[in-house]
Amino acid sequence: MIRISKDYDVRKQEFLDAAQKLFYEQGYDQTSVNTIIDYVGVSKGTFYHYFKSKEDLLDALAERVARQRLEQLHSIVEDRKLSALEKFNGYFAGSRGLIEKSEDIAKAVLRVMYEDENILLRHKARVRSMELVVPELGKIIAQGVQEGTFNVPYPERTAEMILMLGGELKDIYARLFLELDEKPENISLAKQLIDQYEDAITRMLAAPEGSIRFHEQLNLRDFLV
Amino acid sequence: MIRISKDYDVRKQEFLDAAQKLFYEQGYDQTSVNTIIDYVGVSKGTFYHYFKSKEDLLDALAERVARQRLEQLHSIVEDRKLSALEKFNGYFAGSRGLIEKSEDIAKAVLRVMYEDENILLRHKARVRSMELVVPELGKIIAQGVQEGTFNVPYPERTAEMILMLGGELKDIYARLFLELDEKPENISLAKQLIDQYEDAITRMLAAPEGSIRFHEQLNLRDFLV
DNA sequence: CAGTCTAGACCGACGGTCGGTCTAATTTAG
DNA sequence: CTAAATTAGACCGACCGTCGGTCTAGACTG
Repeated sequence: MIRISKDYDVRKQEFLDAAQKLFYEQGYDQTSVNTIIDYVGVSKGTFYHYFKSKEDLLDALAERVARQRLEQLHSIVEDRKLSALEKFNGYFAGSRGLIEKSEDIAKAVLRVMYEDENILLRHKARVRSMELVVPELGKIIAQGVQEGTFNVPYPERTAEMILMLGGELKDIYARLFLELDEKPENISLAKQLIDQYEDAITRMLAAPEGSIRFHEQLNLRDFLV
Repeated sequence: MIRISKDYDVRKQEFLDAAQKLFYEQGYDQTSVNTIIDYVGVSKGTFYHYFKSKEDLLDALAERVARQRLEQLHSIVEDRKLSALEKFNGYFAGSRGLIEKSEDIAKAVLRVMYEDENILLRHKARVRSMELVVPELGKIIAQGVQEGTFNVPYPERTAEMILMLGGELKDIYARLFLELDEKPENISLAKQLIDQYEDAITRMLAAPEGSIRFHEQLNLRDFLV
Protein backbone atom coordinates (compact mmCIF):
# COMPACT_ATOMS: atom_id res chain seq x y z
CA MET A 1 0.00 0.00 0.00
CA ILE A 2 1.20 3.48 -0.83
CA ARG A 3 2.04 5.57 2.13
CA ILE A 4 0.80 9.12 2.38
CA SER A 5 1.88 11.26 5.29
CA LYS A 6 -0.02 14.33 6.25
CA ASP A 7 0.08 17.08 8.81
CA TYR A 8 -1.42 16.01 12.12
CA ASP A 9 -4.25 18.51 12.16
CA VAL A 10 -5.13 17.96 8.53
CA ARG A 11 -5.44 14.24 9.05
CA LYS A 12 -7.45 14.70 12.20
CA GLN A 13 -9.92 16.91 10.37
CA GLU A 14 -10.18 14.26 7.67
CA PHE A 15 -11.25 11.77 10.27
CA LEU A 16 -13.80 14.19 11.68
CA ASP A 17 -15.16 14.98 8.22
CA ALA A 18 -15.47 11.31 7.44
CA ALA A 19 -17.14 10.60 10.77
CA GLN A 20 -19.60 13.42 10.32
CA LYS A 21 -20.60 12.19 6.89
CA LEU A 22 -20.74 8.51 7.77
CA PHE A 23 -22.39 8.86 11.17
CA TYR A 24 -25.04 11.10 9.68
CA GLU A 25 -25.67 8.72 6.83
CA GLN A 26 -25.50 5.38 8.58
CA GLY A 27 -25.56 6.10 12.27
CA TYR A 28 -22.88 5.67 14.91
CA ASP A 29 -23.31 2.00 15.71
CA GLN A 30 -23.71 1.05 12.09
CA THR A 31 -20.47 2.76 11.10
CA SER A 32 -17.55 0.54 11.96
CA VAL A 33 -14.02 1.75 12.48
CA ASN A 34 -13.11 -0.22 9.37
CA THR A 35 -15.64 1.74 7.33
CA ILE A 36 -14.09 4.96 8.53
CA ILE A 37 -10.52 4.01 7.75
CA ASP A 38 -11.52 2.71 4.33
CA TYR A 39 -13.19 6.02 3.63
CA VAL A 40 -10.19 8.04 4.76
CA GLY A 41 -7.85 5.60 3.10
CA VAL A 42 -5.65 4.73 6.05
CA SER A 43 -5.02 1.78 8.30
CA LYS A 44 -6.34 0.68 11.67
CA GLY A 45 -3.15 1.74 13.34
CA THR A 46 -3.44 5.25 12.01
CA PHE A 47 -6.93 5.61 13.37
CA TYR A 48 -5.83 4.60 16.85
CA HIS A 49 -2.87 6.89 16.55
CA TYR A 50 -5.30 9.82 16.42
CA PHE A 51 -8.12 8.63 18.65
CA LYS A 52 -7.95 6.36 21.61
CA SER A 53 -11.30 4.76 20.84
CA LYS A 54 -14.24 4.98 18.52
CA GLU A 55 -16.12 6.88 21.18
CA ASP A 56 -13.23 9.30 21.49
CA LEU A 57 -13.82 10.21 17.86
CA LEU A 58 -17.49 10.75 18.61
CA ASP A 59 -16.61 13.08 21.47
CA ALA A 60 -14.29 15.08 19.24
CA LEU A 61 -16.99 15.35 16.61
CA ALA A 62 -19.56 16.51 19.14
CA GLU A 63 -17.13 19.13 20.33
CA ARG A 64 -16.53 20.42 16.82
CA VAL A 65 -20.22 20.57 15.98
CA ALA A 66 -20.98 22.38 19.22
CA ARG A 67 -18.29 24.97 18.59
CA GLN A 68 -19.54 25.63 15.08
CA ARG A 69 -22.99 26.23 16.47
CA LEU A 70 -21.59 28.55 19.07
CA GLU A 71 -19.81 30.74 16.54
CA GLN A 72 -23.02 31.10 14.62
CA LEU A 73 -24.70 32.38 17.75
CA HIS A 74 -21.87 34.57 18.91
CA SER A 75 -22.20 37.13 16.13
CA ILE A 76 -25.81 37.69 17.09
CA VAL A 77 -25.10 38.09 20.78
CA GLU A 78 -22.35 40.62 20.24
CA ASP A 79 -24.41 42.82 17.93
CA ARG A 80 -24.96 45.99 19.95
CA LYS A 81 -27.67 47.35 17.71
CA LEU A 82 -30.14 44.58 18.46
CA SER A 83 -32.60 44.49 21.33
CA ALA A 84 -32.78 41.36 23.45
CA LEU A 85 -36.08 40.45 21.89
CA GLU A 86 -34.67 40.73 18.38
CA LYS A 87 -31.68 38.65 19.35
CA PHE A 88 -33.87 36.07 20.98
CA ASN A 89 -36.18 35.68 18.03
CA GLY A 90 -33.22 35.85 15.69
CA TYR A 91 -31.45 33.03 17.45
CA PHE A 92 -34.33 30.65 17.04
CA ALA A 93 -35.05 31.72 13.48
CA GLY A 94 -31.40 31.17 12.67
CA SER A 95 -31.68 27.51 13.53
CA ARG A 96 -32.57 26.65 9.99
CA GLY A 97 -29.95 24.31 8.81
CA LEU A 98 -29.37 21.64 6.28
CA ILE A 99 -32.91 21.44 5.03
CA GLU A 100 -32.64 24.29 2.62
CA LYS A 101 -30.32 22.33 0.40
CA SER A 102 -32.34 19.25 -0.27
CA GLU A 103 -35.34 17.79 1.42
CA ASP A 104 -34.30 14.26 0.52
CA ILE A 105 -30.88 14.55 2.06
CA ALA A 106 -32.40 16.16 5.12
CA LYS A 107 -34.85 13.34 5.50
CA ALA A 108 -32.14 10.74 5.19
CA VAL A 109 -30.06 12.45 7.84
CA LEU A 110 -32.96 12.87 10.20
CA ARG A 111 -34.11 9.32 9.63
CA VAL A 112 -30.75 8.09 10.82
CA MET A 113 -30.18 10.65 13.54
CA TYR A 114 -33.50 10.15 15.22
CA GLU A 115 -33.43 6.40 15.38
CA ASP A 116 -33.15 5.18 18.93
CA GLU A 117 -29.88 3.49 18.12
CA ASN A 118 -28.24 6.84 17.51
CA ILE A 119 -29.33 8.47 20.70
CA LEU A 120 -25.74 8.54 21.93
CA LEU A 121 -24.61 10.65 19.00
CA ARG A 122 -27.44 13.10 19.55
CA HIS A 123 -26.99 13.16 23.28
CA LYS A 124 -23.31 14.00 23.19
CA ALA A 125 -23.78 16.74 20.66
CA ARG A 126 -26.65 18.18 22.65
CA VAL A 127 -24.94 18.14 26.03
CA ARG A 128 -21.84 19.86 24.71
CA SER A 129 -23.89 22.39 22.75
CA MET A 130 -25.88 23.18 25.85
CA GLU A 131 -22.77 23.84 27.88
CA LEU A 132 -21.56 26.32 25.31
CA VAL A 133 -24.85 27.92 24.32
CA VAL A 134 -26.46 28.37 27.75
CA PRO A 135 -24.17 31.25 28.77
CA GLU A 136 -24.75 33.04 25.47
CA LEU A 137 -28.51 32.73 25.61
CA GLY A 138 -28.25 33.71 29.26
CA LYS A 139 -26.63 36.98 28.21
CA ILE A 140 -29.48 37.71 25.84
CA ILE A 141 -32.03 37.08 28.55
CA ALA A 142 -30.09 39.18 31.04
CA GLN A 143 -30.09 42.01 28.52
CA GLY A 144 -33.83 41.56 28.16
CA VAL A 145 -34.29 41.82 31.91
CA GLN A 146 -32.35 45.07 31.94
CA GLU A 147 -34.41 46.38 29.06
CA GLY A 148 -37.54 45.48 30.98
CA THR A 149 -38.80 43.07 28.34
CA PHE A 150 -38.25 39.92 30.39
CA ASN A 151 -38.53 39.23 34.08
CA VAL A 152 -36.63 36.33 35.58
CA PRO A 153 -34.40 36.00 38.63
CA TYR A 154 -31.67 33.77 37.12
CA PRO A 155 -31.21 34.29 33.37
CA GLU A 156 -28.86 31.36 32.89
CA ARG A 157 -31.15 28.92 34.63
CA THR A 158 -34.01 30.06 32.45
CA ALA A 159 -31.85 29.78 29.36
CA GLU A 160 -31.05 26.26 30.41
CA MET A 161 -34.68 25.30 30.69
CA ILE A 162 -35.65 26.92 27.42
CA LEU A 163 -32.92 25.02 25.63
CA MET A 164 -33.78 21.75 27.35
CA LEU A 165 -37.33 22.15 26.18
CA GLY A 166 -36.16 23.06 22.71
CA GLY A 167 -33.97 20.00 22.50
CA GLU A 168 -36.76 17.63 23.42
CA LEU A 169 -39.09 19.44 21.11
CA LYS A 170 -36.81 18.87 18.18
CA ASP A 171 -37.09 15.16 18.79
CA ILE A 172 -40.85 15.25 18.47
CA TYR A 173 -40.65 17.66 15.60
CA ALA A 174 -38.27 15.43 13.70
CA ARG A 175 -40.60 12.49 14.12
CA LEU A 176 -43.53 14.51 12.83
CA PHE A 177 -41.48 15.61 9.85
CA LEU A 178 -40.40 12.11 8.96
CA GLU A 179 -43.95 10.79 9.09
CA LEU A 180 -45.21 13.65 6.98
CA ASP A 181 -45.89 11.55 3.91
CA GLU A 182 -48.13 9.09 5.70
CA LYS A 183 -49.68 11.63 8.06
CA PRO A 184 -50.39 15.01 6.47
CA GLU A 185 -52.12 16.09 9.65
CA ASN A 186 -48.68 16.37 11.21
CA ILE A 187 -48.37 19.86 9.77
CA SER A 188 -51.04 21.21 12.06
CA LEU A 189 -49.70 19.15 14.96
CA ALA A 190 -46.29 20.67 14.43
CA LYS A 191 -47.70 24.17 14.29
CA GLN A 192 -49.56 23.55 17.49
CA LEU A 193 -46.36 22.31 19.07
CA ILE A 194 -44.48 25.46 18.11
CA ASP A 195 -47.33 27.60 19.36
CA GLN A 196 -47.11 25.82 22.67
CA TYR A 197 -43.38 26.24 22.81
CA GLU A 198 -43.64 29.95 22.09
CA ASP A 199 -46.28 30.25 24.72
CA ALA A 200 -44.27 28.33 27.29
CA ILE A 201 -41.20 30.47 26.62
CA THR A 202 -43.23 33.66 26.79
CA ARG A 203 -44.59 32.65 30.16
CA MET A 204 -41.24 31.51 31.51
CA LEU A 205 -39.66 34.82 30.56
CA ALA A 206 -42.69 36.84 31.61
CA ALA A 207 -42.35 38.49 28.20
CA PRO A 208 -45.18 40.56 26.71
CA GLU A 209 -47.76 38.33 25.09
CA GLY A 210 -47.04 37.81 21.41
CA SER A 211 -43.54 39.22 21.55
CA ILE A 212 -41.81 35.89 21.18
CA ARG A 213 -42.33 34.93 17.58
CA PHE A 214 -40.01 32.75 15.58
CA HIS A 215 -42.94 30.79 14.33
CA GLU A 216 -43.95 32.70 11.21
CA GLN A 217 -40.44 32.83 9.89
CA LEU A 218 -40.28 29.08 9.91
CA ASN A 219 -42.01 26.50 7.88
CA LEU A 220 -42.22 22.92 8.96
CA ARG A 221 -38.80 22.19 7.60
CA ASP A 222 -36.72 24.90 9.13
CA PHE A 223 -36.90 24.14 12.77
CA LEU A 224 -34.50 21.27 12.83
CA VAL A 225 -30.76 20.85 13.16
CA MET B 1 -26.78 -30.63 32.37
CA ILE B 2 -30.03 -30.66 34.20
CA ARG B 3 -32.93 -29.19 32.37
CA ILE B 4 -35.45 -26.96 34.03
CA SER B 5 -38.63 -26.03 32.30
CA LYS B 6 -40.76 -23.24 33.58
CA ASP B 7 -43.94 -21.49 32.72
CA TYR B 8 -43.47 -19.05 29.85
CA ASP B 9 -44.43 -15.92 31.79
CA VAL B 10 -42.43 -16.90 34.85
CA ARG B 11 -39.30 -17.34 32.81
CA LYS B 12 -39.87 -14.12 30.95
CA GLN B 13 -40.17 -12.24 34.22
CA GLU B 14 -36.95 -13.87 35.39
CA PHE B 15 -35.19 -12.43 32.38
CA LEU B 16 -36.66 -9.01 33.03
CA ASP B 17 -35.69 -9.16 36.70
CA ALA B 18 -32.17 -10.15 35.79
CA ALA B 19 -31.93 -7.45 33.15
CA GLN B 20 -33.19 -4.81 35.55
CA LYS B 21 -30.64 -5.76 38.17
CA LEU B 22 -27.72 -6.17 35.81
CA PHE B 23 -28.43 -3.17 33.61
CA TYR B 24 -28.80 -0.99 36.67
CA GLU B 25 -25.58 -2.30 38.17
CA GLN B 26 -23.35 -2.49 35.14
CA GLY B 27 -25.12 -0.64 32.36
CA TYR B 28 -26.68 -1.91 29.16
CA ASP B 29 -23.61 -2.15 26.96
CA GLN B 30 -21.48 -3.60 29.70
CA THR B 31 -23.96 -6.39 30.35
CA SER B 32 -23.52 -9.08 27.74
CA VAL B 33 -26.16 -11.61 26.81
CA ASN B 34 -23.86 -14.24 28.28
CA THR B 35 -23.86 -12.47 31.62
CA ILE B 36 -27.63 -12.46 31.61
CA ILE B 37 -28.03 -16.13 30.80
CA ASP B 38 -25.43 -17.09 33.40
CA TYR B 39 -27.34 -15.09 35.97
CA VAL B 40 -30.66 -16.68 35.07
CA GLY B 41 -28.99 -20.06 34.69
CA VAL B 42 -30.09 -20.88 31.17
CA SER B 43 -28.56 -21.16 27.73
CA LYS B 44 -28.25 -18.91 24.74
CA GLY B 45 -31.01 -20.75 22.96
CA THR B 46 -33.42 -20.11 25.78
CA PHE B 47 -32.69 -16.43 25.75
CA TYR B 48 -33.36 -16.10 22.04
CA HIS B 49 -36.48 -18.16 22.43
CA TYR B 50 -37.92 -15.43 24.64
CA PHE B 51 -36.44 -12.34 23.04
CA LYS B 52 -35.53 -11.79 19.45
CA SER B 53 -32.56 -9.61 20.34
CA LYS B 54 -30.80 -7.98 23.24
CA GLU B 55 -32.50 -4.72 22.41
CA ASP B 56 -35.85 -6.48 22.40
CA LEU B 57 -35.21 -7.32 26.04
CA LEU B 58 -34.42 -3.69 26.72
CA ASP B 59 -37.67 -2.61 25.11
CA ALA B 60 -39.61 -5.09 27.20
CA LEU B 61 -37.91 -3.84 30.33
CA ALA B 62 -38.66 -0.23 29.47
CA GLU B 63 -42.28 -1.19 28.93
CA ARG B 64 -42.52 -2.90 32.30
CA VAL B 65 -40.90 -0.01 34.16
CA ALA B 66 -43.18 2.47 32.44
CA ARG B 67 -46.28 0.49 33.34
CA GLN B 68 -45.25 0.23 36.96
CA ARG B 69 -44.83 3.98 37.08
CA LEU B 70 -48.22 4.46 35.47
CA GLU B 71 -50.02 2.33 38.06
CA GLN B 72 -48.46 4.38 40.81
CA LEU B 73 -49.85 7.51 39.22
CA HIS B 74 -53.23 6.12 38.35
CA SER B 75 -54.44 5.81 41.91
CA ILE B 76 -53.77 9.49 42.45
CA VAL B 77 -55.54 10.59 39.30
CA GLU B 78 -58.65 8.59 40.06
CA ASP B 79 -59.02 9.92 43.59
CA ARG B 80 -62.15 12.05 43.46
CA LYS B 81 -61.52 13.76 46.77
CA LEU B 82 -58.37 15.54 45.65
CA SER B 83 -58.18 18.91 43.90
CA ALA B 84 -56.07 19.21 40.79
CA LEU B 85 -53.45 21.13 42.71
CA GLU B 86 -53.19 18.44 45.36
CA LYS B 87 -52.91 15.78 42.71
CA PHE B 88 -50.30 17.74 40.85
CA ASN B 89 -48.12 18.32 43.87
CA GLY B 90 -48.76 14.79 45.02
CA TYR B 91 -47.59 13.32 41.76
CA PHE B 92 -44.25 15.02 41.93
CA ALA B 93 -43.77 14.34 45.60
CA GLY B 94 -44.53 10.69 44.90
CA SER B 95 -41.53 10.40 42.64
CA ARG B 96 -39.31 9.43 45.48
CA GLY B 97 -37.93 6.08 44.67
CA LEU B 98 -35.10 3.79 45.48
CA ILE B 99 -33.13 6.24 47.55
CA GLU B 100 -34.98 5.61 50.75
CA LYS B 101 -33.48 2.16 51.06
CA SER B 102 -29.79 2.90 50.89
CA GLU B 103 -27.85 5.86 49.70
CA ASP B 104 -24.94 3.72 48.58
CA ILE B 105 -27.04 1.50 46.38
CA ALA B 106 -28.76 4.54 44.97
CA LYS B 107 -25.47 6.15 44.14
CA ALA B 108 -24.22 3.05 42.42
CA VAL B 109 -27.36 2.82 40.35
CA LEU B 110 -27.30 6.46 39.40
CA ARG B 111 -23.62 6.34 38.63
CA VAL B 112 -24.27 3.66 36.07
CA MET B 113 -27.56 4.97 34.77
CA TYR B 114 -26.33 8.46 34.11
CA GLU B 115 -23.20 7.55 32.29
CA ASP B 116 -23.35 8.56 28.67
CA GLU B 117 -22.98 4.96 27.61
CA ASN B 118 -26.34 4.11 29.10
CA ILE B 119 -28.28 6.85 27.46
CA LEU B 120 -30.19 4.30 25.39
CA LEU B 121 -31.54 2.58 28.47
CA ARG B 122 -32.67 5.87 29.93
CA HIS B 123 -34.04 7.12 26.66
CA LYS B 124 -36.26 4.11 26.03
CA ALA B 125 -37.63 4.10 29.55
CA ARG B 126 -38.32 7.80 29.34
CA VAL B 127 -40.04 7.78 25.97
CA ARG B 128 -42.36 4.96 26.93
CA SER B 129 -43.09 6.52 30.32
CA MET B 130 -43.93 9.78 28.64
CA GLU B 131 -46.40 8.14 26.30
CA LEU B 132 -48.22 6.59 29.20
CA VAL B 133 -47.96 9.40 31.73
CA VAL B 134 -48.75 12.41 29.52
CA PRO B 135 -52.46 11.60 29.23
CA GLU B 136 -52.77 11.10 32.98
CA LEU B 137 -51.02 14.33 33.87
CA GLY B 138 -53.09 15.96 31.14
CA LYS B 139 -56.24 14.89 32.98
CA ILE B 140 -54.99 16.50 36.16
CA ILE B 141 -54.24 19.74 34.36
CA ALA B 142 -57.59 19.70 32.60
CA GLN B 143 -59.26 19.30 35.99
CA GLY B 144 -57.23 22.24 37.22
CA VAL B 145 -58.42 24.37 34.32
CA GLN B 146 -62.01 23.51 35.16
CA GLU B 147 -61.43 24.35 38.79
CA GLY B 148 -59.97 27.68 37.71
CA THR B 149 -56.56 27.00 39.26
CA PHE B 150 -54.71 26.64 35.95
CA ASN B 151 -55.13 28.35 32.63
CA VAL B 152 -53.86 26.62 29.50
CA PRO B 153 -55.41 25.97 26.10
CA TYR B 154 -54.15 22.39 25.57
CA PRO B 155 -53.62 20.47 28.82
CA GLU B 156 -51.92 17.50 27.21
CA ARG B 157 -49.42 19.61 25.35
CA THR B 158 -48.56 21.42 28.56
CA ALA B 159 -48.26 18.13 30.38
CA GLU B 160 -45.87 17.00 27.70
CA MET B 161 -43.65 20.03 28.14
CA ILE B 162 -43.66 19.82 31.90
CA LEU B 163 -42.58 16.19 31.75
CA MET B 164 -39.95 16.87 29.12
CA LEU B 165 -38.49 19.53 31.35
CA GLY B 166 -38.68 17.22 34.31
CA GLY B 167 -36.87 14.47 32.47
CA GLU B 168 -33.99 16.68 31.50
CA LEU B 169 -33.89 18.14 34.95
CA LYS B 170 -33.41 14.74 36.47
CA ASP B 171 -30.27 14.34 34.41
CA ILE B 172 -28.75 17.46 35.84
CA TYR B 173 -30.01 16.63 39.27
CA ALA B 174 -28.47 13.20 39.16
CA ARG B 175 -25.13 14.69 38.22
CA LEU B 176 -25.29 17.14 41.10
CA PHE B 177 -26.14 14.33 43.47
CA LEU B 178 -23.28 12.14 42.32
CA GLU B 179 -20.77 14.94 42.72
CA LEU B 180 -22.07 15.80 46.15
CA ASP B 181 -19.03 14.52 48.02
CA GLU B 182 -16.57 16.66 46.09
CA LYS B 183 -18.87 19.64 45.69
CA PRO B 184 -21.00 20.37 48.75
CA GLU B 185 -22.22 23.54 47.07
CA ASN B 186 -24.33 21.33 44.84
CA ILE B 187 -26.99 21.27 47.50
CA SER B 188 -27.80 24.90 46.98
CA LEU B 189 -27.47 24.54 43.23
CA ALA B 190 -29.97 21.72 43.30
CA LYS B 191 -32.38 23.74 45.41
CA GLN B 192 -32.07 26.60 42.99
CA LEU B 193 -32.79 24.23 40.15
CA ILE B 194 -35.95 22.96 41.77
CA ASP B 195 -37.05 26.49 42.53
CA GLN B 196 -36.60 27.33 38.90
CA TYR B 197 -38.53 24.29 37.84
CA GLU B 198 -41.40 25.11 40.17
CA ASP B 199 -41.39 28.62 38.88
CA ALA B 200 -41.34 27.54 35.25
CA ILE B 201 -44.22 25.15 35.83
CA THR B 202 -46.19 27.77 37.70
CA ARG B 203 -45.79 30.19 34.84
CA MET B 204 -46.60 27.60 32.19
CA LEU B 205 -49.79 26.64 33.98
CA ALA B 206 -50.61 30.22 34.92
CA ALA B 207 -51.13 28.83 38.41
CA PRO B 208 -51.30 31.13 41.45
CA GLU B 209 -47.85 32.07 42.62
CA GLY B 210 -46.55 29.72 45.26
CA SER B 211 -49.24 27.11 44.71
CA ILE B 212 -46.96 24.61 43.01
CA ARG B 213 -44.83 23.21 45.78
CA PHE B 214 -43.29 19.79 45.79
CA HIS B 215 -40.03 21.26 46.87
CA GLU B 216 -40.28 21.22 50.65
CA GLN B 217 -41.40 17.66 50.74
CA LEU B 218 -38.26 16.58 49.01
CA ASN B 219 -34.72 16.53 50.09
CA LEU B 220 -31.86 16.35 47.66
CA ARG B 221 -32.18 12.62 47.43
CA ASP B 222 -35.82 12.11 46.74
CA PHE B 223 -36.25 13.69 43.38
CA LEU B 224 -34.77 10.96 41.31
CA VAL B 225 -35.98 7.76 39.68
C1' DC C 1 26.72 19.05 1.48
C1' DA C 2 26.53 14.10 2.36
C1' DG C 3 25.55 11.05 5.85
C1' DT C 4 23.13 9.93 10.11
C1' DC C 5 19.54 10.03 13.38
C1' DT C 6 14.99 10.35 15.25
C1' DA C 7 10.13 11.70 16.06
C1' DG C 8 6.03 10.26 14.94
C1' DA C 9 2.85 9.10 11.05
C1' DC C 10 1.59 4.89 9.37
C1' DC C 11 0.72 -0.25 8.64
C1' DG C 12 -2.15 -4.63 9.01
C1' DA C 13 -2.26 -9.23 11.24
C1' DC C 14 -4.16 -10.62 15.24
C1' DG C 15 -6.73 -11.53 19.86
C1' DG C 16 -10.70 -11.57 22.37
C1' DT C 17 -15.56 -10.45 22.89
C1' DC C 18 -19.91 -9.89 21.45
C1' DG C 19 -24.63 -10.57 19.54
C1' DG C 20 -26.89 -13.83 17.18
C1' DT C 21 -27.83 -18.67 14.62
C1' DC C 22 -28.52 -23.43 14.29
C1' DT C 23 -29.30 -28.29 15.16
C1' DA C 24 -30.03 -31.77 18.18
C1' DA C 25 -31.84 -33.30 22.40
C1' DT C 26 -35.27 -33.21 25.89
C1' DT C 27 -39.63 -32.14 28.06
C1' DT C 28 -44.49 -31.47 27.98
C1' DA C 29 -49.26 -31.57 26.36
C1' DG C 30 -52.81 -33.95 24.28
C1' DC D 1 -47.06 -42.18 21.58
C1' DT D 2 -46.23 -38.16 19.04
C1' DA D 3 -46.18 -33.32 17.79
C1' DA D 4 -45.03 -29.02 19.59
C1' DA D 5 -42.69 -26.34 22.74
C1' DT D 6 -38.60 -25.61 25.06
C1' DT D 7 -33.66 -25.84 26.10
C1' DA D 8 -28.66 -26.75 25.36
C1' DG D 9 -24.33 -25.17 23.79
C1' DA D 10 -21.23 -25.40 19.76
C1' DC D 11 -20.62 -22.33 16.37
C1' DC D 12 -20.33 -18.02 13.30
C1' DG D 13 -19.00 -13.54 11.45
C1' DA D 14 -18.29 -8.84 12.73
C1' DC D 15 -16.60 -5.91 15.66
C1' DC D 16 -13.14 -2.93 18.57
C1' DG D 17 -8.83 -2.32 19.98
C1' DT D 18 -3.62 -3.97 20.48
C1' DC D 19 0.80 -4.67 19.09
C1' DG D 20 5.28 -5.03 17.01
C1' DG D 21 7.18 -3.05 13.55
C1' DT D 22 7.95 0.11 9.04
C1' DC D 23 8.75 4.28 6.69
C1' DT D 24 10.01 9.19 5.90
C1' DA D 25 10.67 14.17 6.48
C1' DG D 26 13.57 17.09 8.37
C1' DA D 27 16.99 18.20 12.06
C1' DC D 28 21.57 17.48 13.28
C1' DT D 29 26.46 16.44 12.56
C1' DG D 30 31.08 16.51 10.80
